[in-house]
Amino acid sequence: MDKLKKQVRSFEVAELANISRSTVSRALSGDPRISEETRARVEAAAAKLGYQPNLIARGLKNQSTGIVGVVVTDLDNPYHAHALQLLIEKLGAKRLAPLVFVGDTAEGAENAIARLMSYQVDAVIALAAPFSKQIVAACRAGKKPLILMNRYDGPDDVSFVCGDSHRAGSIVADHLIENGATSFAYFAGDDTTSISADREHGFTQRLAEKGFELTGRAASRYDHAQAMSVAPMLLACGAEAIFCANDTLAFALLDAARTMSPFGRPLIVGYDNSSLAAWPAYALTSVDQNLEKMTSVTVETAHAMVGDAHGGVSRIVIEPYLVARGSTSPQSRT
Amino acid sequence: MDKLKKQVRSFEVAELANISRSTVSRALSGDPRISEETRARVEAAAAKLGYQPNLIARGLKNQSTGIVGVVVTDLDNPYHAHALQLLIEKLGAKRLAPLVFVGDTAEGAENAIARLMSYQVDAVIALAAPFSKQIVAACRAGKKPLILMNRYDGPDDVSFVCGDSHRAGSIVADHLIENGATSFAYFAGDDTTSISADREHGFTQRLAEKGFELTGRAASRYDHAQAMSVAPMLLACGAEAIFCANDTLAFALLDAARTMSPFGRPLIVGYDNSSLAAWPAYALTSVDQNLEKMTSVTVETAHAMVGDAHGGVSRIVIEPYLVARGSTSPQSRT
DNA sequence: ATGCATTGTTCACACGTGTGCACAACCGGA
DNA sequence: TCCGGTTGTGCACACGTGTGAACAATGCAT
Repeated sequence: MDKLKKQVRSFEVAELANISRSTVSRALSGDPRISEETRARVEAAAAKLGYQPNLIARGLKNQSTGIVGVVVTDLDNPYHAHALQLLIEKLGAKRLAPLVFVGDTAEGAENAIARLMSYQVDAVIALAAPFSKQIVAACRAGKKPLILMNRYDGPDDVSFVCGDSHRAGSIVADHLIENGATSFAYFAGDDTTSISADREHGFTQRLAEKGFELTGRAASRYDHAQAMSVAPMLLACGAEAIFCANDTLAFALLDAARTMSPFGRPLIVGYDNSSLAAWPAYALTSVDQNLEKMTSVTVETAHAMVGDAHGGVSRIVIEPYLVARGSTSPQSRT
Repeated sequence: MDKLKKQVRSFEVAELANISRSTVSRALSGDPRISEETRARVEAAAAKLGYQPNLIARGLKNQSTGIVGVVVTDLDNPYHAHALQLLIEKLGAKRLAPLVFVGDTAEGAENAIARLMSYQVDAVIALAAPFSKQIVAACRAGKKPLILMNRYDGPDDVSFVCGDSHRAGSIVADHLIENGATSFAYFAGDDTTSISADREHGFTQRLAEKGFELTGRAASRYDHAQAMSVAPMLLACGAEAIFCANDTLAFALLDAARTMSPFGRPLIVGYDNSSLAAWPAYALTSVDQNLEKMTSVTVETAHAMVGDAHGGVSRIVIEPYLVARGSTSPQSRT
């Protein structure tokens, strides 16, 4: 090792510019009391030494670290992975740093929050996390602002950003009716979250308005293998159109349908519009939750909450939209 | 807000236990000089108040934050997403916290590292990142230990953990020959990393040893749509077996082959063994890089490097293995 | 020349923690 | 009683930064 000298500190910048350390701090933070001439000198010195302020020390002093905790689940679901990527990028643009933990189990989630607290994060974003009860409780105990993304289970005073699942269900119903379906089924997931229930409720309610009702229903874990084993039972009900709680379920259903009867299958709609949905092999009509916008809004909300003593609670609903593809084109039916 | 009291500090624990703050610190850190009796009293007080040490302050004092920077690319690739998830879990088990940034572009990567430096991370893990040159340079400048995962472009003194791509290529060649193929092609990606080149080199070298050579070759971005548009050209070469640099390419190739000639196609092998490969619709034979082990080793290496003044350089190669499925079963050929 | 406002800079403290050193308490041996 | 050794605890400093208050310098009016 050439030099084991530590990172440059603001003291050294001050030394080089023949000036006190506090002036360096003020010059770089844009304090108007600093003359333009010294500011230039300070900036030159800082650039020359490659000075980067120690954000840990700053965080300790300012009681604000610029770190945002992100609790995420099941990154094997491409939808979650994509959401995380967008979150990270947008947080970065706001000069916030994401400390990421996985909260797959109840105690895992609790443990994750505890770690985040220790690191004095400025806010917590929980991404489609189950165990939101634990997370809400822990954040409340630690007085940290919390934003649930794609979940709104908590009590009235927790903020969330999520899609309008109820409306999405109704949009799907309209689309299927428009394309000629007259009998319908729903393929549910195994979660008991409110947004999942809303999808189904919005779907059936709209169907009822048009004079239809569900002729079939099945549930499965969000897992290709299990979904495929459940699918035949659902297909057997003979419904002309099936709405799935999730793209994963929809892909399994398509695969199963292809195997059972290669030349005719019901109209199928998924949820999440993952990139596979666009593959010609599936061409799956799917609900897009507008993750782009959802993550933007989430980050902006988090950013706004950092300063506020999290007095404000914001509960925002994002409009989803349908992306129609071959899986619901009328001619694909029997 | 009921109380806007901040987090509990060690001072309050000391107060409650009628003891000095330093004793609290020592008791909790397991210093042998503390009597068993006071230790119990301190622990009781800490538990009662729910005291969690402020890791930011500790980090400032100890010059070691317990934060590990993770630079990642393209989370839309399920392979990367899965790797990230494993990394996060295994870092957590070692009580390290991952600060995650996305480094898709050159200046993005550089920027990410700069942020990591500011946060005084103890080490940096770069996950299959392009622009490793920038990352290596930045980490060297900041004197931070760096581990490249699945990349070994850098100079001799940077540590890495990666799969034995050369050997994987040779395993694939053997497998295809065993299953009766006599003519071969390679479907390359658009990256110029050494591991990518190794896959192809290991493949062709083994073929040459057995008296065969490549009859076709194509390259595409790692993207389903583009890969599908390139695929017909590659299939036209008539090779009986095709090795793809990536599962994404392999799926596109399978889709294209299905469309062109539904009842006969070459043997196809992918790389990464992503979860889709197991889906019956694809049943893709693929090389598994043993991500489980790769991430474990990476985290252990990072953990070991934290204390050391990163004098040690460790360069570790993980053995890959082949998962054979229907896409290379002999009867699937024409 | 002295008082006062303005402007630019420095001093000193605080954030919450870990730890070297000094120190108190106690005990046993002379 | 005095001394040396052992054991447990407290004082005070350091980590690197931001910032209120004090202070030097200058200009202006009296």
